[in-house]
Amino acid sequence: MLDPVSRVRRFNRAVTSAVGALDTSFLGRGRPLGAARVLNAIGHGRTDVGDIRDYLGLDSGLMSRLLRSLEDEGLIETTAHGDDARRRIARLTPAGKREFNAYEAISNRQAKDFLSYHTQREALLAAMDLIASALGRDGAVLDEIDPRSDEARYCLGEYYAELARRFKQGFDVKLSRDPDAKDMVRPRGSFIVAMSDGLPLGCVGLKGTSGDFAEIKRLWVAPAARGLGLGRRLMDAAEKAARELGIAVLRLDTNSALAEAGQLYRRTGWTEIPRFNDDPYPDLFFEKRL
Amino acid sequence: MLDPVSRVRRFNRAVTSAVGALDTSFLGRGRPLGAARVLNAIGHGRTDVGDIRDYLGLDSGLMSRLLRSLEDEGLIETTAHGDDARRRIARLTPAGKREFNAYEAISNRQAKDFLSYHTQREALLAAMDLIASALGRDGAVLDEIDPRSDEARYCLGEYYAELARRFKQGFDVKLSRDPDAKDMVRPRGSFIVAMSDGLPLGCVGLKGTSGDFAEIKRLWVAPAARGLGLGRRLMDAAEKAARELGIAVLRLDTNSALAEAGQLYRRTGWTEIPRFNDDPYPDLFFEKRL
DNA sequence: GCATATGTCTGACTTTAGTCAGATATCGTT
DNA sequence: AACGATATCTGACTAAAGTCAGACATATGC
Repeated sequence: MLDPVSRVRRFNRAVTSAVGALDTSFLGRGRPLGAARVLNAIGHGRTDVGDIRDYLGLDSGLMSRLLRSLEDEGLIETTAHGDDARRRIARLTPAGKREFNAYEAISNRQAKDFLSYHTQREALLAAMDLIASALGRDGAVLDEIDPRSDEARYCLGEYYAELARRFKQGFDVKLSRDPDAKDMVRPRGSFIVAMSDGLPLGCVGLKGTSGDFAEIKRLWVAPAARGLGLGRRLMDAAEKAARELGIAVLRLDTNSALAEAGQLYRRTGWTEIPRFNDDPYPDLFFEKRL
Repeated sequence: MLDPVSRVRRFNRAVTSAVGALDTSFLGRGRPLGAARVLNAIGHGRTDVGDIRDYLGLDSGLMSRLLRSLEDEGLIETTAHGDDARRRIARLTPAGKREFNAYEAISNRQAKDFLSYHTQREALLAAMDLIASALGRDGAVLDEIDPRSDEARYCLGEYYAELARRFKQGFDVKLSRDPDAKDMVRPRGSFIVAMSDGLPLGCVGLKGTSGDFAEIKRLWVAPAARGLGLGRRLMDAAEKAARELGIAVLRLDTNSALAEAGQLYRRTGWTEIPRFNDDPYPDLFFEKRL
């Protein structure tokens, strides 16, 4: 009925008025929006004044005045940066912390109200993840983290769940050669996640082996983030880490049911090789010399 | 990893910055945002000044000044309303129409660019429909229309496609007793669609029969709009139309594969009756006395 | 016909946001 | 110590948005 462009514009209209409502709800605390935004940026951990200015896109004069007004209210304190006394850092006072919490409560309530109206909660959340990832398409940041951390565990859990859905015979981690976490920590290996505003969108593991090669394991991209080139970025980061660790040969195994993955490998310089392990799940094996 | 509230808030952040970008793109035509918004509201068919004021949430003084500035630019003309000379109606001049088209081109380009970045186009559009419908949950307007109109045809097409997906044996319209469009037009019957900002979100038909009852047919709610109570609103509207037409008994047939529909009927005063036709698809039959 | 309500407009005002040119202090480099 | 670069601040300004009281014309109910 509606063409794609009209559907995007219908979405824009709906969202514009919702965002407007969210903004005006912030006015209820008797502070102009600009000051409220700065206070919230500080509350969310941005302490460096220049950083806040860039994030909010403010002129330095305006920023300075907003900081002064928050200081006059007794909500923040500014001090010189330890390393560079030209830069200033801002912190919430106890009163500021209380005020920030009040803004947080408003945001949380609105989010909760929105969810509570709808019965298709999971579908709605998945749709929001998808759109937020698409809008912030350059926003995912790759971080090297411990494979035993919460973020890594979450990614691996999603990865295993997806394998279980896509393999005809299902998937049981215990039957697979689950890489030891220690093999994916420097200096033996590495584990990289893609984070977008707090949500992990993908991961990849570089697993050191006792042989003369390392393995790429657990490449996963969240459904909400597919088609954004994240898989490629993760693989590039893993290769970079491998080079840094002096690894000359990479191998990986995969399953032909994961067609996108196979395509990615072929397009990025991997060549198919014979089976090099006895894991029951993979049926395709690749190698790449760095 | 993230709790539902955090996921909604992540969405809000992503969307807020996107909306900001859309707003600033409107500034390129040398007109403040307020005036641009009024011009666009008029271009989209809102001619009544009071209506525009409510829609944009403007003070009457501010509204008046914005209208004046657009008039001075030669983009709009205002005249008194025919029925009530206190009210004013605003219309685009040819120059205003050109300017409006320029804004439309900006919006269309942005929507197109957004879509072109993403490979999961259909998933993205479905997600946008879902969220737009959820946000504008009170926004769907029920209209009585001709069952042969484009909107009605679209709804019926989606309805048949869904039956084909959900019935084990598939669905072929030709095998079903397809109601003649004439039976769903007053004074014999009625056809009602739920429209939300240009997108049809659901429909229901009231089909007059030669017997002493009328039938409810083609109750459908778009996947994007389920859980919002739209099915109930459509059924209520159909019953209201039936009462207006002096119909005392309603019947309908359905299939047990459509569980939500059966639940709705049972909850709203319908009672199960024996099969009253030989259509091959339905296996459940209901009646309601008005 | 009159009182009251309604829709729009005007004038006078305030607040918020944003801009720009210096002033000031500090840093890194030579 | 002197230099230019950098980070922030201050003052002086403008534009845009929003508020409010009252004016005016027109509609509605009695």
